[in-house]
Amino acid sequence: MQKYKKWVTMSDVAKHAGVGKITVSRALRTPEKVNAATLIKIKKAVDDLGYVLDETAGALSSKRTRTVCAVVSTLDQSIFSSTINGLTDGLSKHGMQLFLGTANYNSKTEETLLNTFMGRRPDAVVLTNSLHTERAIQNLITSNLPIFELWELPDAPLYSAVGFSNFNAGRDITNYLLARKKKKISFIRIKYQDECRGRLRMEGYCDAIKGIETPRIIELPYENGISAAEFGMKGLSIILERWPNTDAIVCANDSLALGVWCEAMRRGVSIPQELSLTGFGDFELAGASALGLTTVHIDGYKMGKITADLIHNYYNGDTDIPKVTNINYTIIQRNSA
Amino acid sequence: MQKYKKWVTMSDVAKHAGVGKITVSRALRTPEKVNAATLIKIKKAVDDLGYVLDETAGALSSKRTRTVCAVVSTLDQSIFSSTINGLTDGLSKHGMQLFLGTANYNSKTEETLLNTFMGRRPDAVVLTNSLHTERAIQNLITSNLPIFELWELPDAPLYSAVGFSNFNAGRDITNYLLARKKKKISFIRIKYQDECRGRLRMEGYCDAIKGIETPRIIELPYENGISAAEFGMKGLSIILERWPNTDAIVCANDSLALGVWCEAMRRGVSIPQELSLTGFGDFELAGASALGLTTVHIDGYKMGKITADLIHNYYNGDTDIPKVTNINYTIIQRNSA
DNA sequence: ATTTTTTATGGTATCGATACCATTATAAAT
DNA sequence: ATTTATAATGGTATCGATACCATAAAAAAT
Repeated sequence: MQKYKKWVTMSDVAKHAGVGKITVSRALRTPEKVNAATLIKIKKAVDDLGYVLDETAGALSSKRTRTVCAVVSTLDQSIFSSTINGLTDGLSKHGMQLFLGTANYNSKTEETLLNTFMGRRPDAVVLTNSLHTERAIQNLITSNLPIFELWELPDAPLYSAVGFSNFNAGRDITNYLLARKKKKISFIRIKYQDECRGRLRMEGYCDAIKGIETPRIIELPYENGISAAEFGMKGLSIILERWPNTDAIVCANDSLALGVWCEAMRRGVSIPQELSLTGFGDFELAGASALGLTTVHIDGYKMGKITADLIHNYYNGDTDIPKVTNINYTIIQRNSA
Repeated sequence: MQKYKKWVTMSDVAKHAGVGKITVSRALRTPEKVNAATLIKIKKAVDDLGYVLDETAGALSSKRTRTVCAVVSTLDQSIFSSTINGLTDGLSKHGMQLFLGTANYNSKTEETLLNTFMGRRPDAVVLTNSLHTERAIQNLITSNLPIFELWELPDAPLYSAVGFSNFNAGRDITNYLLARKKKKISFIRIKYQDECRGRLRMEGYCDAIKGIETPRIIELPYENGISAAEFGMKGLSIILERWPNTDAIVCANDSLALGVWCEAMRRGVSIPQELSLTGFGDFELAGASALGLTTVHIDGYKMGKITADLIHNYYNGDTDIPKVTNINYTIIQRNSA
């Protein structure tokens, strides 16, 4: 079967323009090294023939695929969407493209995904999962590729990390509530299989509240098919039953907080009068006027963009890529707390 | 600069296993054509050396990149996330990977994105945007690639469409309300630049209501940085002001409906007693108990999966790929209507 | 005027796999 | 016993670009 199209090649363009094909290659990759008049001839030939450079062939000879493989934890909640947008925008500015896969907070899935991705010979790997299997780590290290871990600042990054301290964020948002005279503060999170960032936020919460009150923590084990908001609703019910005098709730993410908010509405619990509520992430809904969720803003787009630029720098001779880039976070005060 | 790793090649594996390298190739691609004993030797050599097949080189000789380029309209709302999940899952089952880009409901962006994607020589193209520029269409056609358009059933698909009728869905959900004795039914949608599916749902609404009531339509022009839910809140305010006797609202998507719901809660308008509400898409939050949004369920995962399978079939000699695959939709009755 | 440097271009080998054809050994058919 | 079919394997050319080296012409330096 010969289903493929017979693409125009660089030689075709070279012939049509009356130059050598290596000059065409230069005209497209490094136009500044080609005479202006020649450039125009070649540009015309490219247009005439509708030529599109074959990155596939270029990759083989240059050993640079201009490709990045990203494994994100999930796409379902829009947590990582802005990160991906930042990445693709940043990469495409440098002529690179993104292979995307999702690991669903499962480090074993991440491992197999990374394995198949290695067959694509990416120039870099981006991970949003926090935990990796021993084998995956081993393979990543021996690959000798620049690995970028996002959404945290690990003590020992595999290569480079772009993120923020989830611990500090959890601590600070709790302190925010303490400063507003809240005392009976609960914390809700979902326990995913191989996820540790919610736990870090929780530890931050514990650290803030330490010596003031005993922690009131609800950890709900993840179940497939149940939305984060649903967990939030369930969480509030449990909290109100177990600790009726709760005056504030710290949620490990905004979707949870939304669920808490909905359930509170349904029960006629007024926010923030009777109950203060904070989220995490500042997802698109958080700012909506009727909701007005006080939350921790994370600039996902920036994280992606910075990572893309670091990758570009790495391949442009920058020898000291920072091991850690802290993009920080901001507490956004709205109506809910 | 020689930053790249010296990867193990197929020849290395062949030498180590004491066979020809073409046998190694076969062992990995079509193991059924290789003797069982030889297979074991090769598998061992692969493990010993940690070999990962270089798809980049394979692509060049076979003229099959095992790559699909997808341009989705947006990642921000999670509308397309399950579609992408279905796609990546389905593709990886067949050893293919996905290049992802977002067009933000802008057909010009889609065009440039497609142009750079063509340099990757994908085996297929997947689009969720409904409108394309004239040039993009021309380029897609001359590329001779199988093009898959998702989330609608166009009259004349470029190659193949996998989706459902937005018109019918809009009509049916309106009829659902009419059957429940609702008469004063409003419709809300966001007007994106190059989007027509919300409009199709609206036309379905008009068709259903035709001859019964005059349509009450709110079309809010999209503004950057404002969430769909925010538009929903605004929408409800406008509706209640303009048509105070409204007894039901059809939203062009669930995020809008969530906004309407929040705003109704804030105003003390009870749902469904005073106001019936329907959404579209059945996003993860819709089923949450406190919300319980009656909506139109779209099986995005299935859409992606089917598309992946069609692509696989296409390259396995299936000569009649359906021009149109209707995955249909289901109205999910919950509390809101 | 001569040497050196810079600019612009081209030729050939090569990246690492698969396609295509050829070959051998073995099993099945006559 | 001979022919034919099948299974298993290998050799060589090739995909379409870039790397590396070489060359010629023009500009700058001596």
